[in-house]
Amino acid sequence: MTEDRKYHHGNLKRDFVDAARILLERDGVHGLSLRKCAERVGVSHTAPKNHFGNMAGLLTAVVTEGYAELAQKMRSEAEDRNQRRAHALQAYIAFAQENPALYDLMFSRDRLISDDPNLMKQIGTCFVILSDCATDLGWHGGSADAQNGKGQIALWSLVHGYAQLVTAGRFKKENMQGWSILDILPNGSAD
Amino acid sequence: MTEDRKYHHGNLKRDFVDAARILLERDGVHGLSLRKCAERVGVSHTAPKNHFGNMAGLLTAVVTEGYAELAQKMRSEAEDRNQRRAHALQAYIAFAQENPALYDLMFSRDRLISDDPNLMKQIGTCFVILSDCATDLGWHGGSADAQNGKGQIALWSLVHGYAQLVTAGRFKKENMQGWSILDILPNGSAD
DNA sequence: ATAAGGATGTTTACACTGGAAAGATATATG
DNA sequence: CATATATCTTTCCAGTGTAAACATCCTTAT
Repeated sequence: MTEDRKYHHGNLKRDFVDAARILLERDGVHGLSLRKCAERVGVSHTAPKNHFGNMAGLLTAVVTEGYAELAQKMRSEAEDRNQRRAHALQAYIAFAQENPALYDLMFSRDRLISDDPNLMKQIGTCFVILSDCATDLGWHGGSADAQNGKGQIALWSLVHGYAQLVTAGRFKKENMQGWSILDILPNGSAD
Repeated sequence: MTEDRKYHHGNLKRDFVDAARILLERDGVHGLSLRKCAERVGVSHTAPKNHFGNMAGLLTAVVTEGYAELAQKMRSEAEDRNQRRAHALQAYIAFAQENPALYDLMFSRDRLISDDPNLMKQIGTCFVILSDCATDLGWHGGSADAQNGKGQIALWSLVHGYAQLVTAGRFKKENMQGWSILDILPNGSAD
């Protein structure tokens, strides 16, 4: 133990999540490591075990905060735009573009603890917001299913697919100028 | 070198891709390793270097074959269904459900050589097929853009998002009975 | 036919990884 | 103040991808 840092860090859990998130965007999911995070926080590489259990626990914590942040941004954007909830979709895409590696990790199947209660809760929150958007857009999927109907499923599919394909660079940039996701919604209800 | 196996394997490239694909679905992208593949093929763990360069090269080869197979399945499904090209979408979803780990890898951003010419060619093939579907469905995105228009972008986004969310188990199974992706397309043109 | 050279695999070595186990230190609780 | 618990370190291990040097086979030109 060099320097004069204290034996007990005090804020390790918080700082570790922050470090992981920064390194995640810098090096990608595959380039991220516990040891790099630990070095950045200034702590031994086994310290996170007490707080997260293992790597999957850390990534789950990072992703859970990601969903919470996504929900918050969707909500505040919708409020700013005079209660037109569909504008939350623009915030959704912006979040994915600003945090591409994190966004990918949020939909990973083999790196997270997918049944973690906090994670499931935050995912559910996002789904509710998107369902509200579907309602505003009149997406009932033919038969007006109340919850988890075809309209909600179709909308989340479209938004998620667009987010991932755009951040992956699958569409030519010259074709993406001057319009947002609201302009490609099949029923054409933009502004 | 035990056994009577020959020094030169003869089919290493082919067998390595097959082994990688099997282990990919068994252990996930994160659980896959060159050494496991090599052991399964019966060869030293550095042998693939001659054929693929590195891990990213192997994964790129696997994924490239994945896109080729996806295109082939979409085409033959559309032909079987009396030239209704939109049925290719069902084949697309089926492919993702049968190869969930591979499908995820096909859209990974930090594990592939994303500018590999063969890979880009196969991706382009799939995009063309999907564009044909968009045409059949009348998805022109408002203004009838010729290529890479909003209709094509919207359709691939919806199909990809649906494929990934379904294979990730994000929708409740009891809400997914008795219908296919053709039934959630916003303009409702199924059969 | 045969020698030369390229293609294909192996051996060895190394830096890096996540995790387990045991010990050290600080904080909380009686 | 004493004891227990939470937090962090040290040490160790199996597993990973990759580079370099070497071994073996195949092809091809003479």
